[in-house]
Amino acid sequence: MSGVGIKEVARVAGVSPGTVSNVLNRPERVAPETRERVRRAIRELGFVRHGSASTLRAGHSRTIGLSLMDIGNPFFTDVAAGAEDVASALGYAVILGNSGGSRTKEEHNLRVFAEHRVRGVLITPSDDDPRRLDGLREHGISVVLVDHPAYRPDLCSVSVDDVAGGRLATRHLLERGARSIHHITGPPTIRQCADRRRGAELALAAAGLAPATALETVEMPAMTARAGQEAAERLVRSGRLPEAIFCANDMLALGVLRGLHQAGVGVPGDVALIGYDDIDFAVASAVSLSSIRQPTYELGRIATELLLDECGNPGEHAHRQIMFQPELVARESTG
Amino acid sequence: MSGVGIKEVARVAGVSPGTVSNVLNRPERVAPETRERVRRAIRELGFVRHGSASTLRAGHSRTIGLSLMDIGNPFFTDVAAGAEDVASALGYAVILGNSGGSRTKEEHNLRVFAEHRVRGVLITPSDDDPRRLDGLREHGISVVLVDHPAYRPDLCSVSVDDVAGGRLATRHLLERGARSIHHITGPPTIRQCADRRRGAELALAAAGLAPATALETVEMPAMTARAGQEAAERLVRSGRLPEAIFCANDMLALGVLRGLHQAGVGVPGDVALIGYDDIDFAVASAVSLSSIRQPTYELGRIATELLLDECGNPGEHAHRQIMFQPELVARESTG
DNA sequence: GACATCGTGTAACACGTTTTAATCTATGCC
DNA sequence: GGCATAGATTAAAACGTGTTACACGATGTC
Repeated sequence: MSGVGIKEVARVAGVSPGTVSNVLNRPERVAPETRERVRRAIRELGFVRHGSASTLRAGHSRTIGLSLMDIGNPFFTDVAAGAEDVASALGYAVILGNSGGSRTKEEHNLRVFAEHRVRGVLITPSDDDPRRLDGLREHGISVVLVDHPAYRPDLCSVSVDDVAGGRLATRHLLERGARSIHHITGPPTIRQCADRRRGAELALAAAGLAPATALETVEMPAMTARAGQEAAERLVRSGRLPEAIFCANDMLALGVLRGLHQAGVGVPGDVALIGYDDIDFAVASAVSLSSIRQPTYELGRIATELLLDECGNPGEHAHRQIMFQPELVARESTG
Repeated sequence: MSGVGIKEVARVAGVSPGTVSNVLNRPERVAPETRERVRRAIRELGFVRHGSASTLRAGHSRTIGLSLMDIGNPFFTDVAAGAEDVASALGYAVILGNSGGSRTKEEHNLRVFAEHRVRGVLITPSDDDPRRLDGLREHGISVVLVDHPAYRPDLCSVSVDDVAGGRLATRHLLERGARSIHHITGPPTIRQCADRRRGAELALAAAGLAPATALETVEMPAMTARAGQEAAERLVRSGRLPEAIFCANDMLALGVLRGLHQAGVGVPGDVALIGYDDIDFAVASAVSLSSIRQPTYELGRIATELLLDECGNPGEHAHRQIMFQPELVARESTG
């Protein structure tokens, strides 16, 4: 197809292939005059380097893998945007894999990454099992955990303190005067859900309330707007409206908001509502949603920087487990 | 690092490297017994094929490039999800590039794709200039346009009829009794905006109304919720509220909805409102948003199928320009 | 029993680049 | 002028796989 390779360039420029390679990779080693001559030939011929040949010989690629739990959730999309920006700026390509929370698909992604000999992998893991990652590291592929703390010192991770976030949200509701709180969340196997709930319980205990009676938890199978609306409808039907609702997720919260609205329940008049993630749509809804903000884009950005640092300085790289503190954003839905 | 290659596998299985390669690529050519022996060795050694070496020798990779205009917009995210699902199922990896509407970044993406010798490229182009694509095709890389009709018969494309969509939305507003309509849109250089506006004008003309007087168009620099809210605030301040508003985008519409709500303007009581794209959040907002639905996920899915068909059967592949018809989704915001 | 045929497996080269060690040229120094 | 030195360039050997042409038995046929 293309046909024009490094040696065709060399022929036209009147140098050897090795010199062309040097122009490409260590321009300082070649005399300015020849350098320019080679560059001109490259331009004239429309030469583009064959990445695979380069990777094969050099032993490492300029590619990273990104395995996300749910590409449909704005939270993860923001992470992806941050990662892509940094990677792209540093000359790295990003291979995208959507795991959808499935272990099988996640393993598939990692296998694909391994075949491509990516330089490193960014992953929002679907569970706590770290064995899969060791397979990658045996191949010399660095791994950084995103939105999940690394429980071992030989791994980088970038995450947000979800216990603190849960506490923040609940304390806010308590300060607005609520004494009975409903917590609508997802499957308890998801670490984020478990941590946020635990934060809520801690906040109640700190206020002298017994979590067992003051907090009623509803676990939905999915963390989508549809699930949230269903939870709200069930709540209204039961007739036992709480003073406040804490959703583990803005998607759930937006669904709850809509469910309550349709039933004629006023927010924040009748019920106070707070979500989690502070996605862009939280502020755009008709009653703007109070939420817990996480530095989402930063998560992706910093994770990528850590990853590429680990790849670039394998010797002196110090593994870091970074944990951000979330932030309360009070809006209309909590008065 | 890894160290275990095809010939180590061959040694353990007691065959030649060529046979291992055959087990990997044309299993039917090797006797069942040897095949199993080789497979066992592969499992035992944890061998994973070196994709770059494979690509280099075979002359083509199992990778496609995906260049998106805005990964933050749920519309494009859905497209990406559809593309990733199909590609992954067929054993292809997806390299992600976010162009953000910038020509420079788009060119950067295409260059990266070319270096990686991707098998094909999916692109939501930021403008009508097709020359960049020819560069790729000279390298034997197929291209499929997404959300943009191909104006040439030698290119596949998958898009949605935006003129029809604009007409649909406007006709719906007219049927609800509106006679003066505001159209809030983005930069007119964006094809989608231009087409949707043109559809609106056609609908007015068909109803015997002069577009020049019955349709007032407001062009915002961005198509975000923030821009929509600003447009609504300006509208309220001007005191000249129209009977209906047609936004070129759900993000804009959600912003408008919030702006009107805060100013005490009732939707749909005082003003009817319709958006475009039918993103998930349209139904989740407190007053559910009427919108124009596009088969977003399908767009990504079918584009990928076309692309991989073109790669697989270069000879008999017939280029197709597929255009879907959008669909009206009437909800609360238009009464 | 000789010969063609078929099914399996092999040996060796090729893919396009990077890299190492070696070669060449020019310059400075005694 | 000879020699050492440094800088610029080159030749050639990899990297790990796919593929082509071919060798090897075994089987079937006349």
